[in-house]
Amino acid sequence: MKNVRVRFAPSPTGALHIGGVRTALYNYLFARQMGGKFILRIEDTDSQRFVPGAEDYIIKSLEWCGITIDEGVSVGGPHAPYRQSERREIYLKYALQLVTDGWAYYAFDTPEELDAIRKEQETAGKTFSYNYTIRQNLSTSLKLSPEEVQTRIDRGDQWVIRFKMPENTIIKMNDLVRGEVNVNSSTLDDKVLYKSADALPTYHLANIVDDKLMEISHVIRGEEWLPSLPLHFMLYKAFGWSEVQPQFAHLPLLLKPEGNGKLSKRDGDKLGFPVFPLEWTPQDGTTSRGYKEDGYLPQAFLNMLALLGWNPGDDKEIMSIDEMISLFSIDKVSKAGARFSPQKALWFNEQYLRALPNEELAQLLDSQLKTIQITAPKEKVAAVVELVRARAVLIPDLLTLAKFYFVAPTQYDEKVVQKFWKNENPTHLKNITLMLTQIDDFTALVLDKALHDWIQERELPMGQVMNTLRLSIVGASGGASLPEILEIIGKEDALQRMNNIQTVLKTI
RNA sequence: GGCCCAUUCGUCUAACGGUUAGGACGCCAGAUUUUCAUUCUGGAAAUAGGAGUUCGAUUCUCCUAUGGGCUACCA
Repeated sequence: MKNVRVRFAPSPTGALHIGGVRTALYNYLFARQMGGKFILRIEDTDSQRFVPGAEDYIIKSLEWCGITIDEGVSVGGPHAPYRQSERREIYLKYALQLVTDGWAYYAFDTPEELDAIRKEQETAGKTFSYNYTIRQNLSTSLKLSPEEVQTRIDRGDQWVIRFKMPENTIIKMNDLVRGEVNVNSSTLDDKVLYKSADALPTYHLANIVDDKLMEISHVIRGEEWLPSLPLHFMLYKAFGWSEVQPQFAHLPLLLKPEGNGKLSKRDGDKLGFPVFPLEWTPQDGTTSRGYKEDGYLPQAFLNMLALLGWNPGDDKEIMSIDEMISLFSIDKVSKAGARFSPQKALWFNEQYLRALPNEELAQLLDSQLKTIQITAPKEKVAAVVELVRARAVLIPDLLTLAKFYFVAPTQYDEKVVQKFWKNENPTHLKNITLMLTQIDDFTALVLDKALHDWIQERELPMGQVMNTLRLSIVGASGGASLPEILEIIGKEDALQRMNNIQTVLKTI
């Protein structure tokens, strides 16, 4: 096989969403596995929809994911520039060549004229298609005389170059995930290849020309491109590049978690999960959440995405990026769209978070603590993390779960108060406070025995008493075993908390 | 409407044409526990429907249904 060169070619019209990240990931995995190159090309041929900051966002997102770019806008390379707007002078030549060779033609219809025809046809119950049935009758270089065409161009009339899609020929295509696909060219229309208005090509032309020039070996992209594959095949043929054209793989789409249709930004807002890798604030100032900011680990995020539309062929689910690189295979990519599951995303993160060594977790907790102005000794943070790690799903959970180890509760969970702060429980707590005052060896083992003995000697209900104690220390139910908590916060703090609750809740 | 793609538990998915149709998420139950989790054990849950081909179809073919994508001088 020739050298593998794949590209991720987003258009900077907004934030990259997780479907795009997955496409980038599959390209990346494939490139790494084959020892090939992963190229980032920016397809900004639509000057109307260009969004400032989008390109930077895309690069930052890939960076966070750990998807490294071999060639592209941010790093350069032998085929620079990698931004299509900076390659604009390349494309006209190719468009013109197609006209010369009879594969394309000039069209002078204005968008307004076309709209009018479209509407007219629609009301007549027909669907308008700019194709072989009509191109001779519209203002095209097929109808107009060469002189007329020339004068129109010279005079500055706006024109486009359209591909002259042949009539009634079967276009046979091959897709790495879908196998053979055939389409009759009569069902296709004459797509615009180049527009004089902004002197830019459309996606189709730029894409084919750049893939050829950049020696792309495999085009791995979303299924939404499958309908334009026949055009792309024809374009390669028209240029005489069929022999060297890339192989294609069209990936199944990412679908909404519930309801119909493909995943969109709105779903995230509505169902409460991020659709973007990083937080994104467009011009209108409405910020959308990102996986990074929500507290996902990039490896977990990638692992989760990788399995949406691909699997290694066995039951393996947790895979490092290196494992994915060696296991990835285009023929194991599934054909049907995959519904995105926010719940499974959480599960992946949970797995990755818990697999982290204690020191790393402690570091994460430490930086979380700093955000609320708490600095604590390393040993204490490490000890707390040990107790808290089995309960955390997202990084910020660490702080939520661990906070009470560092600061005494100032308020008490109402439900828990109602359940335990009654009857003799406050009195028992008072007595336990006295008992604990006597203990100097304030360690979990000693405390555990002392507490159990004390409760059993008095034949008191274990749950009632322990949970009342817990309420005073934690401010709620939940958390690690009480003796361990007590040991970590220490005698002084513990006794203070036990006294504190008496004054705060006295009135009840 | 037209064209294209797809269809296995609720979801992600596995299964040389021969399996009690497997795993994971989620859900339910039980065990453990002073609480919440963790952990462990168990459970419910699927081949869209109909025709063929075949000794035998989740697997191959066709039809139907359903879902998805595209149908711009967007990508």
